[in-house]
Amino acid sequence: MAVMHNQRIARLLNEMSEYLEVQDIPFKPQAYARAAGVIAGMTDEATDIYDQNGKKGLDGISGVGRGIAEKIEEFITTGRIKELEQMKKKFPVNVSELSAVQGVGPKKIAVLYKKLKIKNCADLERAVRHHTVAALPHFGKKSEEQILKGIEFLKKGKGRMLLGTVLPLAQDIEARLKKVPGIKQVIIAGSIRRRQETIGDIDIVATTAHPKRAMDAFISLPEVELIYSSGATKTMVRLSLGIDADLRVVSDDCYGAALQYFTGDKQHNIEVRKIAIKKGYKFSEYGLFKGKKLIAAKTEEEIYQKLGLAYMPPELRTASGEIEQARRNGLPDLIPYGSIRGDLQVQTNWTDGNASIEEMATAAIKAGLEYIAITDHTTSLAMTGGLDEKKLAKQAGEIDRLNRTLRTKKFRILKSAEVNIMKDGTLDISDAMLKKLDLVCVAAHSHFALSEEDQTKRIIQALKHPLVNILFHPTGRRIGRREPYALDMGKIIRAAKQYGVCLEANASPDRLDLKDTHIRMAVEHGVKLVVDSDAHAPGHFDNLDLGVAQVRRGWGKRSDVFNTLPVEKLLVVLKKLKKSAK
DNA sequence: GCCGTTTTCGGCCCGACTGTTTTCAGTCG
Repeated sequence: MAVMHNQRIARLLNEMSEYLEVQDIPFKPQAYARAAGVIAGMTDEATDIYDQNGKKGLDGISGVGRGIAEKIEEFITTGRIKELEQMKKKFPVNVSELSAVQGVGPKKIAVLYKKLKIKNCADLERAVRHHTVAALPHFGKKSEEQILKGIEFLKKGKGRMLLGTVLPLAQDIEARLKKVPGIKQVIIAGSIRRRQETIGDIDIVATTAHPKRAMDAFISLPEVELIYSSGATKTMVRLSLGIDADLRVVSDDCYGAALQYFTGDKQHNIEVRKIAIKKGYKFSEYGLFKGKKLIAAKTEEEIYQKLGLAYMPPELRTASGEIEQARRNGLPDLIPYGSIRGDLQVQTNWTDGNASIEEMATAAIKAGLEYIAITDHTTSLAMTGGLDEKKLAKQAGEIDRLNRTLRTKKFRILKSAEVNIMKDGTLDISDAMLKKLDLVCVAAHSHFALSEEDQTKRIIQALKHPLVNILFHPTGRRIGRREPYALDMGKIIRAAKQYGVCLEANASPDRLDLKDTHIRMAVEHGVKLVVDSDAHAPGHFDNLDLGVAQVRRGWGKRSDVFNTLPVEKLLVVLKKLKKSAK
């Protein structure tokens, strides 16, 4: 049987939701979408739950009842969902492609198909250019223009952008708006505040007694390319970077309520509002109300508190168990930003990095770090000029020399390597040489097409090696560029625990490997992590907090991350972990 | 289709903005 990962099941359920929505069927779409969201964020595989407890087990997942459990069972056992296929036959339209166009939603998609047989973006563009769309009910000249612009935008861009790309721009805009006279507070909310790995748009909340001044300042930003809409409290624009930005202005009294609302995510907010309703309140971006009486609005903390919930850091707001834990006061104390003391994956110009060991060390000191590990590639990775044992020994000499001069600065360079994992799980450097390193890190760089079973065996084989301390970028993904290779993460995590190996949370903006759900699984199993920048240039140390954000989204604490420790302690605990291995 | 610390039936988050309207539907977040 083909493996059905959670992401695949979630995609199918989302499709169910879309097709139900265009048919104007009430409530079911939300139910399917909610179930899809829950499953996408689960740490356990739905297939494992089904294998162990059957349909009953699936039914136990929150948001999944009898009906959806049956659909999932059908998909796991037969590879298809009959009802979805029937709906697609009856309504042969690419719903997700069309609804990606700004201003086009389920109702309009239904009309476009029924009246003009429009099935996809190409059809829609043709129809708009022939001006046959304007004549439809609830469409007009303006909608045609808007649709055309929307399609052009989709053709140009490729949807969501990396957090690491958007964050600096967003912070820059935030800083400029803060300087506008009369604006009291400005904060980036939305998926950026939650530190999601990719960003769909920039949401900004501002408080002021002069909303118009804030709006004028916003639409006059040099990056603004197009204004979708602009009202007294809300303005939406497109920026030249190829991403949209929304500004929401409220009075300073309801800062907390607005911030909570615009931080999301959507499902988290729906759950929170349901709790408000149950307690006899009404909750909106203007505050928590009992009838007309304001209960709380100024800070997020007091709003959550009035709802009987502990404060939830934005990174946790995904409706995946954080609300239950907040109610029980059982949320973890997340690893703070800026708490990484040393970077354990640093490449230099000995292989594919672009700076010397000394330059990287100097940059690390400037970034506030206490140590780095030099982890150049090894011999079998010929394209990077991988180091053989002779060169590794020579590099060790160079590191010894630098460490002597750096001693006064209380900085240490560790000897290590990103040792290549061969197809059969063996390493390309001898044990005699590995023993001379301060720590041993391994990674796979080829044979990505192996079956899940073989790939998992291969990696576990490497973890079994008695000298291996850390597995770098465990799934090999590059966001938007390369899919992760097939791997049974549950088995990898159990093996890491068994053999005393740490897993890396790679902070490189397009890797962020492990994913948040993997991190949460690792933390639950007591597997230790390290956060590395994978620096290939002096500026890359700035990315470390992106990795910390990823660990926070995986419910990780400081104690889960080994390189929050001082270097002497780190080396001790790595050894200890290895000794405890079975 | 899901869910229950007022419910196993009867609810299902809330508000802003636009365009096509003549009092509001659709979309978005």
